[in-house]
Amino acid sequence: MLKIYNTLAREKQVFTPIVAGKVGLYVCGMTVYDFCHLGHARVMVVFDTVSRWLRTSGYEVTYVRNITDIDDKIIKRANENGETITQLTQRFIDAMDEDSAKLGVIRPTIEPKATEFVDGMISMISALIDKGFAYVADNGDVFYSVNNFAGYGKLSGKSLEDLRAGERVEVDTHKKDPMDFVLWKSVKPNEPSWDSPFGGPNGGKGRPGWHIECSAMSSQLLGKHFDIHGGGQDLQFPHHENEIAQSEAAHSEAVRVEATHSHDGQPCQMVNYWMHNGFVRVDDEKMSKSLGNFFTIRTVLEQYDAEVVRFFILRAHYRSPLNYSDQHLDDAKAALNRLYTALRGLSVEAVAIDWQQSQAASFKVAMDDDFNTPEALAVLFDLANEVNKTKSLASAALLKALAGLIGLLQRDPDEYLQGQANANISADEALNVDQLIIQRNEAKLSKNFAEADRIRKLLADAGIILEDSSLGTTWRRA
RNA sequence: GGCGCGAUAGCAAAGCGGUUAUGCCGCGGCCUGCAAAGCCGUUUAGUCCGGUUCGACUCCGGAUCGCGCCUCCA
Repeated sequence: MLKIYNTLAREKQVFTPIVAGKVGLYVCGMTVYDFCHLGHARVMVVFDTVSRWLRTSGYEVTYVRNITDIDDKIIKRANENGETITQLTQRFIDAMDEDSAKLGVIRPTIEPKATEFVDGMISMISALIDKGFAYVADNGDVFYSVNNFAGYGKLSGKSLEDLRAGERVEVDTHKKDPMDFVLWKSVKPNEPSWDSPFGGPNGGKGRPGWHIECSAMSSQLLGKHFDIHGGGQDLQFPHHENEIAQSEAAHSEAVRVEATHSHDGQPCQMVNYWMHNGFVRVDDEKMSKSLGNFFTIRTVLEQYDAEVVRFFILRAHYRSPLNYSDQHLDDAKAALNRLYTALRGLSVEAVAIDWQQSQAASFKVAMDDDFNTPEALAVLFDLANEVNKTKSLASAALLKALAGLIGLLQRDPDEYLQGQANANISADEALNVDQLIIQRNEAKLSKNFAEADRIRKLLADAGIILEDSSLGTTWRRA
């Protein structure tokens, strides 16, 4: 029985889908104006793992992860680079696909781009205006009137009073209330725009605000009411709060609710379960673009194997903070090496998992408990120990099969152990290693241990570790 | 200032009201020509102060410290 920590309820809840056997999952994806950093990697890996586990649990999952390809930063960056917006966004979408593939992330079912859903956004904004939840300001911007939505703050736990008390929002004279947020930005010089019926000084021309994108795309692709919505913790407020306000107001029966806190429409819940993953940190501070303390995925992959990075992410619970450092990555690498080492030299075949088997059952209990990957990984180490002791092919097959469910341990162990990190060994180099191993074994046979140790040292200095066993000598990268 | 989250051994990180988490590192042993890998054993815990309880790392209250959101942000 799968339990999910629901931010909306602030507790773990048994997961019950809206339609039996099916799950609609929406995750806020990237704004594509730069390379993805490790924070983005965490979102991708975490929700990849969530969707994998839901599928393993027998659900037919429709996983939507959007791409924000129109926004202030994108426009600014494209202008700086002297390229078109499409050139810029396509470049970074390609880079993102490349990075996520390396991390073992399965492509979401649908990856909608905001620019392809502007019509839906416009009709949603129109509905909000018609129902009295939004208004056109004198400059042509369209704002959402937060006072008119009684449930505002239910996700983030903030009340309008609290928000006003700590108000740091710049006063926009076009807004009726400082908390109101923009749905449609009236066109400005040198900016792309779409036609709309909202009127104003620019005849309605403009572009959508960020929040409306997700409301429009999620409702069009998954329906007005769907199962799970995920994203980083920083999106909880205001982004997700605003999505709820938009979607539930637009889809409710309430019409023309004035500035009261009671709208009497039919309840029209947008999402049943809200999931938020924790941040990646550097020196105990959030990794972010604005702080400038971020590491891009591709930078990290120059130094570490992508599977090590995935393992590093899964080693912590998805809601916990995750500190990034070389030491932690090295630690993750050593741990993953242990798992691969256990599988080395065994011909492991793909098997169907027997969920009655005790370790498989423990793995399932862990994953069913709000995707507790650290505990699930502990089960894998238990199996690795068993494989090391008994060389049981059944245990090895189970280890590989369970790990595969969370996107780990699917490569050939030797290939992983010998080719990891930046040093993709060349054929020449491999041949050289093999020759040196033969020379060393000859030296060993003639009891010339000084020569044998010299060769081992030579290779060790080149980052290659030799391991003798009854089956012969093998090597791996340090 | 408002709201929220966290504090576990040298490092990382989980569960659990009483029974070995797990990985890395350290130490002892086995194995090995010696190593490495592996196996066996083992040292380091639960920020502080109260309370509940036969019993608390686990529940409750308080303090301290750290982090996040309140502005674009995964």
